[in-house]
Amino acid sequence: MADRSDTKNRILDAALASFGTAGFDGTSLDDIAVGLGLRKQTILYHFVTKRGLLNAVVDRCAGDLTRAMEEVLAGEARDWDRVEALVRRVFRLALDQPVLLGLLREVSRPNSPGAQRMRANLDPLMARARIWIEGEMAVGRMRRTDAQLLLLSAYSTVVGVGTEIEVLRAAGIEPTLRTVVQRRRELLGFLRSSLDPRD
Amino acid sequence: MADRSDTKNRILDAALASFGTAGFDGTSLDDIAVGLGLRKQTILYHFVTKRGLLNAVVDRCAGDLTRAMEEVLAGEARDWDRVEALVRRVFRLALDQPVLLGLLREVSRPNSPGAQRMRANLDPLMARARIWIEGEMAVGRMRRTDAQLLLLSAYSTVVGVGTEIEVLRAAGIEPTLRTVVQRRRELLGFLRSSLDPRD
DNA sequence: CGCATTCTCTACCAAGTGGTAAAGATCCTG
DNA sequence: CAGGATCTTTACCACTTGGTAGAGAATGCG
Repeated sequence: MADRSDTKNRILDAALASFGTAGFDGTSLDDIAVGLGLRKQTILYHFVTKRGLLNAVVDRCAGDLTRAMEEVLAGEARDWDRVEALVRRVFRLALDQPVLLGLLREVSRPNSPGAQRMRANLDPLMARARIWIEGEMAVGRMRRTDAQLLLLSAYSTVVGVGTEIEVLRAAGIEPTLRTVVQRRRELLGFLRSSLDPRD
Repeated sequence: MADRSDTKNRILDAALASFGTAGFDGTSLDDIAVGLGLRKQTILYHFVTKRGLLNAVVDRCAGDLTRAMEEVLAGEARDWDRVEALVRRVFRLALDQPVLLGLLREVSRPNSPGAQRMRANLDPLMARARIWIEGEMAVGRMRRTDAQLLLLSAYSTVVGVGTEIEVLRAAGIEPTLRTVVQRRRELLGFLRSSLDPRD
């Protein structure tokens, strides 16, 4: 039955879009269902509860993010080049899939349902990154600094890109690639000034 | 009856805190009322509808923000010093009243009720700032660039500070002044590189 | 075919939502 | 004290919400 994963994915797509724009509380299962031409009970069949749907959406997004970064980590870029490659990869993902930024911002809110799960999902990735960076520091290929703080700042910068895009759009400015590229440059500048020993 | 403005302000305080953390949709009038030890009908008496309450909250916050900036504009700082003074003043406001950042982020969301009203409230301030900057550009005291884009980027950076603080807190790091100061330094650096002709 | 699995549907419900109507309080003023 | 204005309350309502129960389709397999 090829329909199964198809319906499930269609629901996930719609839920991601709605959670990211209207928020979790601002989304009703009926809204999603009607938008897809089915009944909300179908959604509950696949995900049991609304919270379960959110969890599935969070898991998928965290998976996308993790996969994108694994891709770079499996590549041949090293040292500072690897940092730059990671940033570029994440920004590319954000541009390809803007709704992802909306969800990230939603779950970055205090008291947000999903926040804990997203964090749990990204924890291994963060820990891995931190260990790598600290290793590089230890051998002098990166300058010494608080690795975790650095990573979280980078994370919130990426999330902020989503906010900025929406702010611009609300002000009637259709965001161009330029504004995003600028943010990326700033983030790279921040990371370079924190990490690059050649600086 | 001195109670009137008092009760009203207490409701506004509680609503600001709740809208900023749980979001508009995630807040029920009952929640607010119970937290204040009164009935939700009291809230509705003062603000007629939930939406009216949001509007009042947005208006007050926009007023705080505007007043803070007027304060600087009435001061004696000029040229680049004025830009720096404005940034410092806004960051100080954000530190004094962190809940304000929560609301700003809430209304910076697409489809957010209140987004339009916040924008309408801040529009005059933004227009005034743009005109001033463009004037400075015209006489060569600032470098030429897209003033509105600059302002909106600065705005979203400030909003991003709120997100970052919450991300850090969620990760178990109690945000220190240091992280906020760093963001301020970055924003000033961005503005300087965009505007300062001495650069 | 018969049967079981997988999926989607209709029907319904308990709880919570924002909001209305109106009765009391509390206070100021003539 | 009487009466009006301001404020807070109780009682109630229409509606939406997430969720349950169970009946039908559709598909795969013996």
